[in-house]
Amino acid sequence: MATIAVENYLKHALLLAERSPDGLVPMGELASALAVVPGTATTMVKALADSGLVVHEPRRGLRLTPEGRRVALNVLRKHRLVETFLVNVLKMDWAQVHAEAEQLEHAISDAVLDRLDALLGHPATDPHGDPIPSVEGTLNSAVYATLATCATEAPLRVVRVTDQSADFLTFAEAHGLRPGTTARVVDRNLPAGLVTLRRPRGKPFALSLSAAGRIWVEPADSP
Amino acid sequence: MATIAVENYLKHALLLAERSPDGLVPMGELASALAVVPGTATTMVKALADSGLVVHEPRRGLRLTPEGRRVALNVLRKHRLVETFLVNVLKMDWAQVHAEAEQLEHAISDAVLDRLDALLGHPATDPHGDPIPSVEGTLNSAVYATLATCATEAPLRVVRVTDQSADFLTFAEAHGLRPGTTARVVDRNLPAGLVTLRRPRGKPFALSLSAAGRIWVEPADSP
DNA sequence: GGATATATTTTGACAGTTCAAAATAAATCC
DNA sequence: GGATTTATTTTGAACTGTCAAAATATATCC
Ligand SMILES: [Mn+2]
Ligand SMILES: [Mn+2]
Ligand SMILES: [Mn+2]
Ligand SMILES: [Mn+2]
Repeated sequence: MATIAVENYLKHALLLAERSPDGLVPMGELASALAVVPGTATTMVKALADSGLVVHEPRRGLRLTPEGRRVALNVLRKHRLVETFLVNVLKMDWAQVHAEAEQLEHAISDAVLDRLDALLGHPATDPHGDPIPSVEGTLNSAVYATLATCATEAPLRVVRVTDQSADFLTFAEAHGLRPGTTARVVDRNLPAGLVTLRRPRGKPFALSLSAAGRIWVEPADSP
Repeated sequence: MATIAVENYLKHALLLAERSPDGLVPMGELASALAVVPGTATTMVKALADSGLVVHEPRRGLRLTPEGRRVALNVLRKHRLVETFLVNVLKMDWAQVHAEAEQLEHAISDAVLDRLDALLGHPATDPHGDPIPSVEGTLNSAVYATLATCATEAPLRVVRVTDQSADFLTFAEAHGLRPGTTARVVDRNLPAGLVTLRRPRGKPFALSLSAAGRIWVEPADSP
């Protein structure tokens, strides 16, 4: 069985690989995602390569093998279903559940996973809008516009918040920016780096372009 | 924070200490409960003693300190609440949940534990009838009669099954011997080492004295 | 009470995961 | 295109948790 460390390396490698067109993950990015020094990542990646879970291309980065990807998707599925359980059933704060799931993802068996999935009604996304990998190992990688890039004035629906930090999630929640909620961009001032939003029946408020870029949206029908 | 290994050592030390009048746990018992060789247990107990979690009495055994007992009770509480959740909410087989809880007990935070406890309605015992330690750190250590020792003919209620092995639990369940169910001892043949039971509207069946000793019962009012 | 059996401890080793710091390769910049 | 910056790898060490096997202490049995 994969150890907790191995599962963490593979899961983070998958998340980084998804955001890179060729699937090559630079060693430094993996190291900082895992909060280890670069030398540690090199050592571990060589061990993972020996186990056939990744391919190491020295000085260039690493790639998941199909087996490594399979393990990583299973861990990610556990992570996101656990988050969904903690929010939907235990009514925990969506800002806290990431840290909880970081541990629980390694302790849940596939049997428990299946039951949780059924209890939750086979959800497609977690509380942050992150897609939940299917049992068969497919991962919805649809890309949306963000509050930093979308059209202004038109009504929008939040679909995903791509920042797991508790501070950012608490800020987003305080302004009603959860997946499913609606809003409009009333102004975007590039020189100032500011986006101004308005929620239905709410006061306008501003956030930075960089923060806006972490909130994914789609056009909403109702205003 | 205590590591997974430390939590396992402390939890098993607590369980063994509860079954010994003076609270002294022999090294060999701890080692075999944890499935490690005796030398490993000695090494680890010395490390635990350095951390102030146990007192090591060389060649005699070990004792939990108040702090060690506090940690152990918290782990045991997690274990038993998780088992209760898996059976009551996820509808898992009571024979499987021990193995699951063995992992989950180390991954659940106190925050999740509290929510789980509330969701389950603050249960006093787990699916096997094992008492759940309270948040304040008290553990009900009531001792009952067993099917090997109780009065014959009188109606009984099963209160606890003190064997976590899947085989035994599956056997017990197949004969309707779960906490809350009722039965009568119709015969006890000491030379043969057999106890014969009868459940309401069921056929009589036999089990060994040693197996009977693992099923705790109390007098039931209704027959 | 001395021989023998049993329980415990000690010693030396190993696997896995990590860091600090030095070495090296690759990329970037005049 | 040679110097400098940046990313990666290597080296040496530490820590945790484990085992095998030898050493030692304690208990038990004539
Ligand atoms: Mn994790
Ligand atoms: Mn999430
Ligand atoms: Mn455990
Ligand atoms: Mn139990």
